[in-house]
Amino acid sequence: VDANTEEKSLIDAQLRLIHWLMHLKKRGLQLSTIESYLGSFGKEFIFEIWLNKLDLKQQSIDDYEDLYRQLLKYSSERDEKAVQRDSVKGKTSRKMHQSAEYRFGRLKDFHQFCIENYDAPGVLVLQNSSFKHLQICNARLVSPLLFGKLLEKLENLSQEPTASEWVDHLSCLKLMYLLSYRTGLRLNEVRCLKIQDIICPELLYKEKENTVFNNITLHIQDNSYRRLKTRSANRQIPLKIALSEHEFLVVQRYIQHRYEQYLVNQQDDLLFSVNHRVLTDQCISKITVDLFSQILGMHHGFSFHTLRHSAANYLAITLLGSKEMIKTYTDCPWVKAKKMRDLLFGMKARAQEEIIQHKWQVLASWMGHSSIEQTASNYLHVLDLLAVDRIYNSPCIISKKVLEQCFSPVKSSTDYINLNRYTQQQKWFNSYQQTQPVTMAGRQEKKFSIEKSTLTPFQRLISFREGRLSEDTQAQEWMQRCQWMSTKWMDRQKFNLKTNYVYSKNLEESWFDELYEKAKKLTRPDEIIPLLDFHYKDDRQQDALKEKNMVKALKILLLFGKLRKNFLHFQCRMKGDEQQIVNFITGIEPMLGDHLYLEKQNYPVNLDAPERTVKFSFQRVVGSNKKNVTPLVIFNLMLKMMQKDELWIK
DNA sequence: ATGGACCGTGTCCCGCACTC
DNA sequence: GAGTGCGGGACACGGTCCAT
Repeated sequence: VDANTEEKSLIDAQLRLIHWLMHLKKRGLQLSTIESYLGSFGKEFIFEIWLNKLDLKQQSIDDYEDLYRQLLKYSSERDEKAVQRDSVKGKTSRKMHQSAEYRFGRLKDFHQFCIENYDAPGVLVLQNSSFKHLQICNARLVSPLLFGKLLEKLENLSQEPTASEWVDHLSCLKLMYLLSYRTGLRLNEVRCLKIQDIICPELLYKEKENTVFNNITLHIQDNSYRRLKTRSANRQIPLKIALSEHEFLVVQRYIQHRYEQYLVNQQDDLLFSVNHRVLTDQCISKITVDLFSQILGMHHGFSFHTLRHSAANYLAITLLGSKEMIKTYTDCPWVKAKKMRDLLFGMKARAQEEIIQHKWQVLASWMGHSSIEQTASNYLHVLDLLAVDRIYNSPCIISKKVLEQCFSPVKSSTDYINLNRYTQQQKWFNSYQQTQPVTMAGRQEKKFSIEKSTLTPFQRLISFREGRLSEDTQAQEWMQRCQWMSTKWMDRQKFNLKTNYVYSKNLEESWFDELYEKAKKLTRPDEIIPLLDFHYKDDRQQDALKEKNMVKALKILLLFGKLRKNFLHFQCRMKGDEQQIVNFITGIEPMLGDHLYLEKQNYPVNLDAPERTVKFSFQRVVGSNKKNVTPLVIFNLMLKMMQKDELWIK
C-alpha cells in the first residue's frame, strides 16, 4: 500500500458521498435538506477513511460495521454534548431532527445507496430498525458457555446430511472461531492465514509424531488475499499462551496435517483452504449469525465480529484484572493468566505490576490497533468493572501515627499500615463462581445427535417448519396441531373444523404463517418471540387447581375461539356458552403476568341483543400505555397448547 | 354472520424554511 | 452546526355502514 493508493481510496470515498448527494437531488430534495443530510456524518466519515486508510471497495462486512459503529459513536457524542449544554441552560429540550436517531436514519440511507450502487454488503448495525437496540447489541459478549454452545451448534450443522460436502470447511470454520475468540483476530485475518504466516520451528523438523510444540506464533501481516485495515496491523500472536492446552493441541494437529498437504502442493498455501477453496467472508458471517440465532432466537446482534470484541474484553480482564475477577468472568486459570503476564509484560515489569504503564499498549497492539484509545473506546465494555476491581484491590496506605491519634496505639513494625488487609476480610465475593472452561468436542471424540433438548419447543417448531430438523417427529406433530388451530381460529369458513382433521394433510399452511407474522410484529425488538413467561405463583396448593382451570380454558379456546383481526371472539348463543366464557376467563386471567390483562367487550352478554359475541383482547401495559397484543398472546398460547397432549385426546 | 369499502384518529417520520 | 415549527405522507387500527 503506497501513498498513491491511499489517496485514491480517499478520493473514492469522497466520490461516493458526492454521488449520494446527487442521487438525493435527483430524488427532489431541497438543497437545505441535503445539506443537513451531509452534516449528519459526512465529515466524520471522511475523517475515518483518512485516519484508518480505508479502502471502501475492499471492505468486509466487519470493516463496515467497525466504521459505522465509530460514526454512530461520534453521533451519540454530539447528542451527549447537546444534552450537557441544555442542562447548563436548565432546559430539557425534546430533540426533533438533529438527533442521533435522525443521523442514524441518514447513515442507513447512505449505506442503502452504497449497497445498490457499489455492491456494499448488508450490515447488521444498520439493519435493526430501532436505534436504541444498537447500543445494547454493541456491548454483547460471548461467554465461554455461549461459545461452547456455538461450537456445538456448528457440530450439529456438520452432522446434517445436506452438509456432507462441507464438513471439512465447517471444521475449518470451527478453528477460525476458536482462533478469533481466543486471540481477537478479525474475520479476514484468520480466514486468510497462510502457511507462511505460521512461525513454528518444530514444523520444519518433522520427526516425532506425538510431541507438543513449544509454541506456534501467527504472523498477522498483509498478504494478497487478506485485506488488512492498516499497516500497523502487522503483529505476532503467540498461540501457546492464548489457547488452552487442549485447544492448542487441536490447532497444532490441524497445522501439522495442513503442512503435509502443503508440502505436496505449495500453490495451495492458505491455512484454511480445502482443495484451494476457503469459505467466503459473507458465507462465514451468515453461518455465524444463523448459529447464534439457533441459540438465542432472532435479533440477537451477535456476529463473527462479536468474537473479536469478546476476545478484547477477556484479554483485558486476564491481563489487568484481579484473581477473583479472572475466575469470575473468564475460563482462564489464574496460573495461566500469570504466565501470560510474565510473557507479555516481562518478568521485571510484572514484579511491580501496579505501576507498569505499557499494559494497555500491549493489549492494543495485540488487537492490531495503532492507539490505546481505539481499543478502549471501541472494544472494551468492561472498563468500569476493571476500574472498580483495581480500586478495590489497590493498597490503602495510612500512616500509623494518624491511626494512633484517632484510636488506641497500633501494633505494627512499619510506619505505614495497609488498611486493605482489613477491609478485604469482609470480601463481598469470597466465594466466587469459577467459570467453566469451553469444551471443544471434536467430531471423532463425541458422537453427535441433534440435541433437541437444547432447543426450546418454539425453536424446534420453527426449525421443523424451515426444514432444518425434518426428522423431529415430535415437532412435526406440534406443527400439525398448530396448523389446525390457526386454521380453525382464523379461517372464517373453517370455524367448524373437527378435531379428527388435526392430522389431515390438506390444511393450508398460510394461516399459521399469518399468525406467526402478526406475533412477530407485536414482539418488541429486544424480545425473542415466546416472551410471555406465564406466571405461576409459588403457592403449591393453588397450583393444581390453577392448572386444572387453565387446561379447561385452553380447551375452550381450542374448540370455540375465533381470531378476528386483533380480537378473540366467542359466540354466546347456546345455553352452555355463557358458562364456557366464564370458565375461559377464570382459567386465563391467573396466567397473565403483571404486564398483561384481558380486556372484555360486550361482557357480560346482553342475551336480548341480536349481536351476542364476546370480544376479548389481550393488552400489554407499559407505563400508562396499553397495546393490543392479542395475536402475540394467542400465538404463545398456541405454543403451549400444542405441547399439552391431554387437549388432543379424542 | 361475513366481507368489502370507507373514514377518522393517532403515531411516526420526513422535508422544508427559518433562527440563533 | 444545532435546534424549532409546521405541513404532510405512510401506516396501523378500529369503527361504521352496507350488500350479500
